[in-house]
Amino acid sequence: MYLRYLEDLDTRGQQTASSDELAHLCGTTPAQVRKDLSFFGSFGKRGLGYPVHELTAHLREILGLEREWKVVIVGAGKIGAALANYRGFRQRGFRIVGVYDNDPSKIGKLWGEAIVRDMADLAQDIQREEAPIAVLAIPSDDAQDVVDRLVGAGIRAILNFAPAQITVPPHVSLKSVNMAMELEGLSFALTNAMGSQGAASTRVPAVRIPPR
Amino acid sequence: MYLRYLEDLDTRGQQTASSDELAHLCGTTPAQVRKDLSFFGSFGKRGLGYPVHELTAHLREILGLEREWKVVIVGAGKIGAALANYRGFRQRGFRIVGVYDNDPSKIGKLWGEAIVRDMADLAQDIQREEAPIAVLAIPSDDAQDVVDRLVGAGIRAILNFAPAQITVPPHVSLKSVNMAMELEGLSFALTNAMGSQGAASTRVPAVRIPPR
DNA sequence: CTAACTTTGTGAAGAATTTCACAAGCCAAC
DNA sequence: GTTGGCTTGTGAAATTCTTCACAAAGTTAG
Repeated sequence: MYLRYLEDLDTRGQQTASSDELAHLCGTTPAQVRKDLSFFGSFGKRGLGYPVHELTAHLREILGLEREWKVVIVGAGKIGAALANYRGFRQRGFRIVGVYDNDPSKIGKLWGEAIVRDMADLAQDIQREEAPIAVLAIPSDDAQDVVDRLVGAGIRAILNFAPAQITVPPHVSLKSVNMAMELEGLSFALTNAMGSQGAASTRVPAVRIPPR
Repeated sequence: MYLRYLEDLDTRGQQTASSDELAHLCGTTPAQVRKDLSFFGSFGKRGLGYPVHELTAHLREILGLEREWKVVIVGAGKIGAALANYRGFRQRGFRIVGVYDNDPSKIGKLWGEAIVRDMADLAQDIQREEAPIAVLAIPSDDAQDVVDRLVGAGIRAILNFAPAQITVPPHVSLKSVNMAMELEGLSFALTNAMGSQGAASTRVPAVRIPPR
């Protein structure tokens, strides 16, 4: 989040930003900003604030965004299509090196800059291409099966759009985006007439996933 | 999350579930499950566990999912298309009553069960249809403008897929899904060789958005 | 009906996170 | 170079969240 705003400021040519300014942009507090950033190092100059361009570079480094990441998209349905054509990925250094489906009528078609390939080749392609990240956009029922194959092929991270709970071994990173669940969160917010950012009359703690 | 698993259990005809079982399913702890549920009421039976079907109903009620919510989709691009055809929304009680775009070549086309309408009509349609929720799937540059119009038309919640930071007045609920940002989270996880669920050698606290 | 076993709900303890508050450092102006 | 005005970085305090642990309550078996 900080990176996003810092890039904005950098584009506009702003030289420095104070924790106060960043806090205001991000909807948090100055103390929070300073603590967060100090977690990774001491980037600011007292009396001045944080050097925007330099801090941007630091954060990109910290997030591992200086390199290019190869990504495969699994599932050439509507969501897969939207993702394959989403320019934001490429802009942020994520290169889509393959799209996979098991529907013969889709295999061979050109999608964005990748050709839809047969899911049967998924495992060997991942190993050959060394794509560490997979984006999952397939029906829920197949999700865990495909995940297991991805894991077997040595995938290291999965971004899951299937509304299914899937499990992965500890060395694989997993993030799930569940659009219906996001809407249900809004439903709760509306039902309880809370404010904009989740601050609420009914304050609901987030659930922490404990280390195994 | 609890609701999701409880519905699964209910479908399979399971009568009761202990906090231990729910914790296992959800990847949390029994104490956490009990505290979470007790926040909303006392639903369990000692010695037995939680009545699956009943608790499901309670949670639906709490989340405001007993009613149908009308939703408009703004932006008939790739992402809008994927969302309009996403069956999960309808299944969960969110009915798409309109898709909007300002591209004349798209207006009038049938999408899913809605017709693409002119964005110029957005405000009056929202007021007439009384759709409280909008899903935003448009380019970032236009996002804040459209949000302002939505807010002006009386929208009460927005699910934003544009990778832009938008602001809304306090009475409007806002959730943003930023797919590039999710991938960046995975990049960080990979760069720092952390485990699956975010438990990590580098433990990064989540940022809380404080009440205004 | 009793005994042995389960499981919830919840105060209290323990951890983690956020906020406070201020010394230390940096800049600008004189 | 010294003063005044900002702003960071960070211990310590305050707050929030999670875990512990156990009484209370329900269940099952005999």
